[in-house]
Amino acid sequence: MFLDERKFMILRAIIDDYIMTAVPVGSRTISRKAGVGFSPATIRNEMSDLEELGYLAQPHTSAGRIPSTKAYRLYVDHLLKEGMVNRDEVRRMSGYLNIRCGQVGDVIRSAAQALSDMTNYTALISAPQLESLRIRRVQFVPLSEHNALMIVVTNAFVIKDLVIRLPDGVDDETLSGLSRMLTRELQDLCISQVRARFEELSRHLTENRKLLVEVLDVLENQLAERESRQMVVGGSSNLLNYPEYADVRKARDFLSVLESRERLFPLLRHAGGMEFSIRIGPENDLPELSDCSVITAVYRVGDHSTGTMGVIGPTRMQYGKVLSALSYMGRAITDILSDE
Amino acid sequence: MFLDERKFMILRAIIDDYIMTAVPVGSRTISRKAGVGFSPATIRNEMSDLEELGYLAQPHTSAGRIPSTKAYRLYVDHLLKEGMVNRDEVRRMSGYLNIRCGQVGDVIRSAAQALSDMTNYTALISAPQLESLRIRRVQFVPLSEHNALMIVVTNAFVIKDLVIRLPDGVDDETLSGLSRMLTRELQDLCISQVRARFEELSRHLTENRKLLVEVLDVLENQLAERESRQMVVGGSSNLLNYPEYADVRKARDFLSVLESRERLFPLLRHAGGMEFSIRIGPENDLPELSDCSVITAVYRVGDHSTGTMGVIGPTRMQYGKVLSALSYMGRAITDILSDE
DNA sequence: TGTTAGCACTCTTTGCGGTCGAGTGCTAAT
DNA sequence: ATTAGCACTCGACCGCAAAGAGTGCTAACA
Repeated sequence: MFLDERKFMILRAIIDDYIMTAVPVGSRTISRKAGVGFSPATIRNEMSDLEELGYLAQPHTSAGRIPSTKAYRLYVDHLLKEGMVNRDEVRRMSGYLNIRCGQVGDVIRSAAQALSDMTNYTALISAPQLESLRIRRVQFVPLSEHNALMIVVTNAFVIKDLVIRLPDGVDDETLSGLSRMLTRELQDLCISQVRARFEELSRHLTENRKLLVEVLDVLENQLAERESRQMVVGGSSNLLNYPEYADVRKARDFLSVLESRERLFPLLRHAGGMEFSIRIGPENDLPELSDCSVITAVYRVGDHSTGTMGVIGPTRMQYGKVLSALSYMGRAITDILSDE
Repeated sequence: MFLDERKFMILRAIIDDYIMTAVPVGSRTISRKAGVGFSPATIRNEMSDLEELGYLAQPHTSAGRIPSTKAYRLYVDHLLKEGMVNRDEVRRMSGYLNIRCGQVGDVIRSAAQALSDMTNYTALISAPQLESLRIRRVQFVPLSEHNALMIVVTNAFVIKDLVIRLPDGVDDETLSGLSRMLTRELQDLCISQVRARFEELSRHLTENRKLLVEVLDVLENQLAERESRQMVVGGSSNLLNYPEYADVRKARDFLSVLESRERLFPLLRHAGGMEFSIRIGPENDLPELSDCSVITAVYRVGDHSTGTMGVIGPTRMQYGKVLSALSYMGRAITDILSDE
């Protein structure tokens, strides 16, 4: 026994129906559908086969069938293969987009809001990873005797400011000299290239060694690690509209994941190479999300791919719609952040 | 009939019990309590009086009584009068505090987290209102031909950066000249005093008028209005632990309030003068919060009171504990933000 | 006069049995 | 290969009775 065309057609009809209703699907429901010319009995036989093949499950005898993880996997793989962007959907979505220009934080915040409004699921967007951005300018602004603000301007409108501690006896003049020097020397480098450049520089320079070490440390650790973990969530409460979360305990567990960056961050680790990554149910490592699906996609700023967007919904999520939304939003973010 | 000492004692016992259990309180429960030397029948008579006075309500005949809004009002007013800070509680709370120094955003984010962990309710903290801070330094950092970053350093470790548009033909030299000039002229002024100073300045200056107008606009509108509305939420999912939110629809309504800054912001408008402001149930204007209480307090940075913290919980909230937490956290934030 | 024991009453909660309906699996007919 | 027919299963729903918690009232008591 294997999955012939008719079985696949029936499976697909069941999945479509279950996605819309969240209610176990019976043979009569499928039989009534336009384009299906078989009686409930025939469908029943096929459904029985599909269950044996592991694509369907029955909550109890005498209930309809619900799709298994394996079924969703088949479904989305098929979806991805045949391309899924629906022009009409995309047009409708553009109405939600109301991103105001400004700092990166504002942009991704409104993007996440829009993405969650478009899909009615929960959206996640990480700030651009700085590793792939190029430094355009470095500037210090003195704050007090012992602190200064270091501003790093990159291409793609991304600005980071960090507080650094100053060694004794560094005056304003020194700082502005350093600003000029670092801007000149680091221009057009990525964060990852900075260390090498520093090593080289430090052969020629002897003064302000201590400060430079501090600067390097802040650049490498704070910038690359801490700040790039910036992440925003939109539409946290959207999932509570679905019957899957009628139980408050499940809702609470889900929401507490959203509150913890540590647990959320791995979700946005995007499977390299592909345009989209779809993880269904237990394919997510978090037990709280074992009946959620997470779809991620990357967005580009300039010429590198840098940030990740994700949508979290129930496993019976409207995959096609979400893929359209992500694809649209990826272009939108790129446009806004690359535009100066 | 009026509220004599014994009635008050009984009312208090009922409120204390209801706060802990969320279950309507019966006469026997109170009678059994240590320190109460009366039989259930006597308590019943008093409870009947208290109901007539509007302090208690009965969900249905033959259920216990639950406190009314009026009762909580009496309870907290009494609490506030007799001072409520509990040393032990405060000591226990300091364990939750793990605020890392850094930008204001980071500080208030971890403070909100800590506040929600301490209380098990939802915490809200607004960033310091800039109106009352004093400018220490203004600096421009060129971004591109048409944009620059304006950095405003204030006392109290608060830094704001904003993107401004440059008129044609403004070069780097002009910008650094302006940085020096503005730093000199605006030093030690509040945002609210800036306009007057600008009027005065503009009599002497003729060049760069256009840029200065832009700067003034950004300072007044963006800084004072937009940025001061920055606000963080901690422990959004905490309230789902309470039986009040066993119904998912209520939970969803509550959470959707937390997602909308527009609706949330008025909650942090603190009643002037008092150390704490407590709004019980319908005293909040939001219908979604009609069975929540909101306690707010201000924190200071430097010498002015500048930001507001708030805790949202069910009306049967542990008022004393929350007051202790807010009082502790106010001092903690002040210490961290004022410390340089 | 304030307090309390006793008792009838009310109302919710819980458990149980019965009915209904949706859906299945199997068999036999087409 | 398909389908009509039928017995069977199981959850959802309903009504009912018993249990339990709590009240209000009355009468007795210190």
